[in-house]
Amino acid sequence: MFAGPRELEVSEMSVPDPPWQQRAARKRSAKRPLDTDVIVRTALELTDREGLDAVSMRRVAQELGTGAASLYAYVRNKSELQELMLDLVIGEVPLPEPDPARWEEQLKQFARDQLRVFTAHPGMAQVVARTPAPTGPNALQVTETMLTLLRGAGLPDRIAAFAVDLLALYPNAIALERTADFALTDGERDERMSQVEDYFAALPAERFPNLLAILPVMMSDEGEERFEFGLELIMRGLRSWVE
Amino acid sequence: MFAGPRELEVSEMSVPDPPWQQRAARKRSAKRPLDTDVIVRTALELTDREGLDAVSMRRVAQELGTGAASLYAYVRNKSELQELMLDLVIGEVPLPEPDPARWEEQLKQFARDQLRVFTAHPGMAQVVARTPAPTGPNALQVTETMLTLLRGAGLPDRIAAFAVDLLALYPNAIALERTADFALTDGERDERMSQVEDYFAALPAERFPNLLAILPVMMSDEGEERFEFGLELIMRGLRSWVE
DNA sequence: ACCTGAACACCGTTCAAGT
DNA sequence: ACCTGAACACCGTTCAAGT
Repeated sequence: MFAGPRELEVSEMSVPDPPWQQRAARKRSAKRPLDTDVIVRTALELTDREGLDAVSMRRVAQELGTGAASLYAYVRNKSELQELMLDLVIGEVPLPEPDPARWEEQLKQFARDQLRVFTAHPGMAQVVARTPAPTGPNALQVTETMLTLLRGAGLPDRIAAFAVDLLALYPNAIALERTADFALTDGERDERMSQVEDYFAALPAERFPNLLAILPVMMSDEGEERFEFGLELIMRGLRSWVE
Repeated sequence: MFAGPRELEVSEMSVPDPPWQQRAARKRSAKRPLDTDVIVRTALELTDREGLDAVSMRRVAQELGTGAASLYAYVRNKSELQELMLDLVIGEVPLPEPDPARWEEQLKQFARDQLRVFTAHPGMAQVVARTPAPTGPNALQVTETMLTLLRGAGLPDRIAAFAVDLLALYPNAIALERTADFALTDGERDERMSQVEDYFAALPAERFPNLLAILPVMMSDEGEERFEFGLELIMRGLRSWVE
C-alpha cells in the first residue's frame, strides 16, 4: 500500500528549492520514474480542479508527461486507481480521541468532516457509492474509531454494525448531491434553480396542495440546517437503542 | 411530457397480433418514425438487461434500427434522456391512499417500494443522485403523497420538508449500493466477498479490536434487516418531532 | 526488464449533405 | 422539413515492438 497523508515523505519535510533551481527540479521530477503514489496524487489534484469526470487515464498520464499505457504498470485499471484515491481522501477525515461521554457530538463531527472532505474532492462520493466496503488502511481506521464510539455508548453490537454503515452512508449521499452539479457554471446553476422555482410555483394548487404549502420552506437556502437535521434524527434514533 | 406508465396507450389495450402477423407488425414498428416515448422505453429496457452503463446513445439507436444522431431530434442530450427514464421509473412506485393513522407504516412501505423499483433498474439510482430535484410528473406525485403523510402525522412543515428529502435519500443510497456490482458476474462477486472476509480476519487484533469483535455481525447476510433498521431509525427520529 | 506508440473497440455530439 | 453518414474529439485497455 502507498503512504497515507498522515505520514510525511522525506521530500515534504525538506526545505523548498530556491527559485533559480525550480525549473531543474521540475524537470527532474518529470523524468523520475513513475510510482503508484505519484499517479494517485496527480489524479486527485486533477479531481480537485476539474472533478472526477475529467480524470481519465489519458489525462492523468498527460499530466505526468507520459502515455496512458505506462500507468498500467502501477495500477491494474481505472477502478483500482479510484479506490486508491478514495483511501487517500478518507485519510483527510480527522480522527477524534474517543470520549465516551461525548459520543453523540463526536459522531456528528465525524459526519460533518466526512461531508466537508468529500465536498472538497468533487466526484469522490461517487466512488464510495460504487465501492462495496472500502478496505484501505484509512477506511479501516475510521471504521474502528466509529465502532469504539458506538459500542462505548452502550449500543448492542448488531445496532453498532448497522449504525456505522448508516453514519457513512448519510454524509456521502449529501456529498453526492452537493457535488453533482460541479461541472455546471454558476450561471447555469442559477438558471436551473430559478427554472425549478417557476415550475413549482406554476403547479395546479388542487393537485399539489402540500407541495405548494411547503414550497417556501423547500426553496429556502438552508442546506446546512438540512444536513444537521439528518444528523440529529440519526442521533435521536440511536439513543432509543442505548441499553 | 410523455405518457407515464399509469396511462395506457391505445396499442397496449388492443388484442395482440396473431403469430403469423407479428413479423409484419415488428417491421412496421421498426419503420414507424421515432418519438421520445419509444426512445425512453427502449433505453430503460436496455438498462434492465445490461445496466445503465451499457446504455449509450449509440446502443439505444442501434436497438431502434437507426443512428445515434437521429435521437437528438427527440432528446436534447444523454442527460435529458436519463431524466426522462427516471420519471418513468418513479412512476412504478405504488402510491398509497394516505391513512393518517398508519403514517409510519405507509412511509416505510414507500421506502421499501422505492428500493425494490430502483433495484430492478440497475443504475437508475445513480441518476437520482445526479438530479438535484426530480421534477417529472411522477416524482411530483410521490412527493405530494409523502408530504400528505408527514403533515398528517403532525410534523411541522420545516421537519416535513427535511424528512421528505431524507426518505427519498435513504432507499436510493441503498439501491446505489446494491446495484453497484451489477456488471460483475456471480463468480466475481463471490470471489470479492471471500477476499474481503479473509482480509478482515487477518487484521491485527490490537489495532482493530472493535472491528474484529463485530466482524461476524457485519459479515452475516442480513441486507434486508439492515435496510429495515435504517427505516425504523428514521421513524423513531421523526416521532420525536410529532407535535 | 522496462516502457510506449499504435491499434482496437468503443464514447457523445455536431453538422453538412442528402432525400 | 426531416433525417443521417461521416467526422471530431475524446474514452479504457492491450500488446507488439522498441530501447
